[in-house]
Amino acid sequence: MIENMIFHIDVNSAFLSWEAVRRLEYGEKTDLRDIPSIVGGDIKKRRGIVLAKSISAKKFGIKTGETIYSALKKCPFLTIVPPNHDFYQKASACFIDYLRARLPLVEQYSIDECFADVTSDKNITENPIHAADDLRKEISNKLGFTVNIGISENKLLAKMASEFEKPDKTHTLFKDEIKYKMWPLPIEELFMVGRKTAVELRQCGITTIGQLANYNKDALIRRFKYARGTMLYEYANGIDHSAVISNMPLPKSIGNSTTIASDIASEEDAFLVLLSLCETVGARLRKKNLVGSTISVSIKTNNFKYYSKQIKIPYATYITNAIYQYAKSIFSTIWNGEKIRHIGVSISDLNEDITRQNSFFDNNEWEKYTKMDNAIDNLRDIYGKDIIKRAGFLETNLSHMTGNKQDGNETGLRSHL
DNA sequence: TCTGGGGTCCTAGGACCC
DNA sequence: TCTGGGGTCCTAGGACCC
Repeated sequence: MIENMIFHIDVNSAFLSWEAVRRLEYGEKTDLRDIPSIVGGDIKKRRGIVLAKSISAKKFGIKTGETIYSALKKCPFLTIVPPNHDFYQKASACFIDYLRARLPLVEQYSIDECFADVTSDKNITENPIHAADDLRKEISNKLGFTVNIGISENKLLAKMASEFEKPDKTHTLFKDEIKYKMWPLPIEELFMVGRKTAVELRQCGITTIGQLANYNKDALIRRFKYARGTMLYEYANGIDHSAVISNMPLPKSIGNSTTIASDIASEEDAFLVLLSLCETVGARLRKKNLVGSTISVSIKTNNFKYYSKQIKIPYATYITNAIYQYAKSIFSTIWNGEKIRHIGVSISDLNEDITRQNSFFDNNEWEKYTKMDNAIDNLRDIYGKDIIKRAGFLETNLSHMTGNKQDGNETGLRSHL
């Protein structure tokens, strides 16, 4: 007797599919999904990695996350299109809304994945495969892209199921199917087994999920510590008690980071980048009406060494300038002069009570900064991000806001946007 | 022309208190 | 007199996800 029924719905090659739909609507003849193609960053700006790939690109052995340089070696005539994150956000919202209108309880897991608890819907539970197939067809017809749906009794197994053959497929992975559908898979395929863990498991002689499931649990805990060891053992055995939650809890942190097109070697240059990152972090906080009280700065050097530091500030804020002042002082304490490739700013200890920041600031100061930031946000919402810049940016060619966003030129995902 | 940007969670070790 | 032990909080770094 199955107590719960969970669907995991995963957009096939999301960024690439969405990009393909957008281009077809613009009248482009070629469907990116029909040719070897990828969505990838700009090599000249040192962001040259594969973000999404078509099925035929996958057949050349191209993997998400690998460098474009390496992808081109595998397929020299690969079509590469730049990412368009603002548009993906809209396509994602459209996808999630569509699911929420049709399924009883939907949890967004990432930009292109949802869990749905369909236990309460008799029409679905009586014939889940049929219901999932119908849902897939609907999405494909109405929104123009395909999804995989995994069906099981918990989130982990539903997610593992949706990873089976792609694209445009429904798969089940119920408890009694684990032995022959999941256990023969290589250990890397298990959710939460990344590169490092896979190497360690193989050192223990564990190469398949089934071997992990039948390994001594205490030995796993000794090797991987309690939380991780337990999780690995349970996941390999298909155990997961986490619930599908509909309303997104508050985010734990909001950040912005960027890889600079060429290495930074002076504090002056670093401060400009920091300011642009703080602009984005502040604007994102204000947009969500959140304040935060722990600020952290991270640096990646040109040798890929990482440094980070965080401080708790005596009040919570969403004011760009306040975040920036702390970020500068953190930066100065961690930077030892090595050439910098990447800088990040992030704020945590988030809170919805925006009056809290009042207690520290002089009332007039707080009001002044808040009014200024809000005015800037409004101008940027109406006229675009470049309408106003802080003075420091006027004589540089640095982007004054990063955020990995592009403005304008987005169109509908069919008629649904 | 090698290696993004957005997050979450966990751990070890230090500071500090009683 | 010869360094206990429990508890909490903080933080840097590392692992993982998409």
